[in-house]
Amino acid sequence: MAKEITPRSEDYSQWYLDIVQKARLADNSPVRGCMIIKPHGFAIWEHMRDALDIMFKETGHVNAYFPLFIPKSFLSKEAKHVDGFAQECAVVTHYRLKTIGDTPETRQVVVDPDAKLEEELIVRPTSETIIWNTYRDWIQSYRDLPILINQWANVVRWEMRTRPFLRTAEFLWQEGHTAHATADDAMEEARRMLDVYATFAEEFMAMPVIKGIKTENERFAGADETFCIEALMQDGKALQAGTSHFLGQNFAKAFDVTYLTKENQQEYVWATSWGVSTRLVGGLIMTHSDDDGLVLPPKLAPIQVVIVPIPKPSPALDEASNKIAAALRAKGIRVKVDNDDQNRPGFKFAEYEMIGVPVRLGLGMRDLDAGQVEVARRDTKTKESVPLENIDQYVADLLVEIQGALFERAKAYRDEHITKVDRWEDFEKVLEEKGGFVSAHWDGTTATEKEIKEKTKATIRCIPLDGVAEAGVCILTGKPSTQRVLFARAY
RNA sequence: CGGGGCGUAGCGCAGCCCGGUAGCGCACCUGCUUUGGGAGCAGGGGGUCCCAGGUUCGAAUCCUGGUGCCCCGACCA
Repeated sequence: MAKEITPRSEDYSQWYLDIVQKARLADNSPVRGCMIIKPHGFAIWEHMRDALDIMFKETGHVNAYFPLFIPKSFLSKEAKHVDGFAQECAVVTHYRLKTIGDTPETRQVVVDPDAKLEEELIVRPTSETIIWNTYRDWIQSYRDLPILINQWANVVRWEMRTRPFLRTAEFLWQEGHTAHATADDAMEEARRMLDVYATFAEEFMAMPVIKGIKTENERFAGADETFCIEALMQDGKALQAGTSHFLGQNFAKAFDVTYLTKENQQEYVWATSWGVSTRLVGGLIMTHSDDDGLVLPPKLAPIQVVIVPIPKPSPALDEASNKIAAALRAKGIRVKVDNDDQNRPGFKFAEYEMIGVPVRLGLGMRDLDAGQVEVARRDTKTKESVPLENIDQYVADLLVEIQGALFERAKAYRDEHITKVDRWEDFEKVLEEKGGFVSAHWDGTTATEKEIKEKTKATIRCIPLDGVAEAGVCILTGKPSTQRVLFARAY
């Protein structure tokens, strides 16, 4: 039929694009690299956002909003920061259009050359600069610290190559920006938020992650230390799913943000920033979905349970369906009763599998007469008949089970794809044939890291936080090393 | 920014080589029959053939120049 998805084994990249389109998550837009997030895709993001927002507030943060536009001069105040972002900034140069041409045929709208801005504005690629410019005015004393602010926003990075959710020119994210009196406080904050991200990824997305530290080469532009969570996709490529940065005093110095200590000394403020984006939706897709469509963990599924009357709605089936739905809703479950009488059950089954509804209840007179309902799991594609009595509790338990099963399945795959390697031939071979993370020794130099990338396309995803000290020699140079790092090809 | 591909109905495409009534499938609308894993039949509506110029009696088709998007690389969350 018209809804075929390219199998993963045939073309993983096309499979991903098919899922995005067929599960109605997003469309391409008229603007290159930008996507239209459709209701079903946006609902997933909303559930992510809501869960994260609660976690941020539980850790003491408040939300605020800073402007989309940043004076161009702000970006250049932190030298490394500008180096990192200058290449991909959208710039606003004018503030007015005008119409030229006297006839309908020749009429057109052009940029009014008289409306040139004195200082160009950049569309934020990230908000450190405008926020630290603001913090200068907000911070005088140690009593003003810490400042723990998050914002939900869109940002623009003019990427050369884009893919829906994974890398778009405009994306939605949250960015936390905190200010602290001491380096220890800031470092503790950066680590705390990394933990929040890891907890969210594993408990809500059912996506196992490895917490680690980025190498200097992979560090955020303007950070002293970048922490990250790294996930593994089904094609063996890694995905950076979130980052938390210890910014040191770099932005405080760039924007002259100081505070008076108890001892009446002027000190520069210490900073962190941390963010996750709509990229997580891409990670979610690639962690769980299959050749039949999207597979979603119940906690993030916009519809957790759908009730399909078989073969079509009828008064008796509607009454029974609504009764089940009411009982499920009373347990806080997001349930849809499919009232559509146009499409047949087979069509609906395929459709709900496509969009990733975790549990489907099929209810026909045959079931009703027997006092049971057909329960179908999206993750395992299994079906069974279950008594209608206490079906609400059964389904509630099943959703919990599915959430756990998805995580365990993803974790088993991930763990199977962390390969310890000590010889260069094996290193290349594992990357080429098996994929996944390769755990190997590295001599700690950027030069070696870059050479490995040139040879294999693999980068150091992170130095795992739970790594153990272990003497060894660098996989490429044979120089001494004290700890293994994780290499992978990445998105 | 390099390499490749494609712009024709909402979507997917054929037609182009060899110029002559704008086509097919899906979707959509109407009706009937169906209905426990993507229904069938009949009828119907919908077009700036990417844009501009050129050749021609006549251009979706040939020529020239633009332009947009997609995919693959290098660069990046």
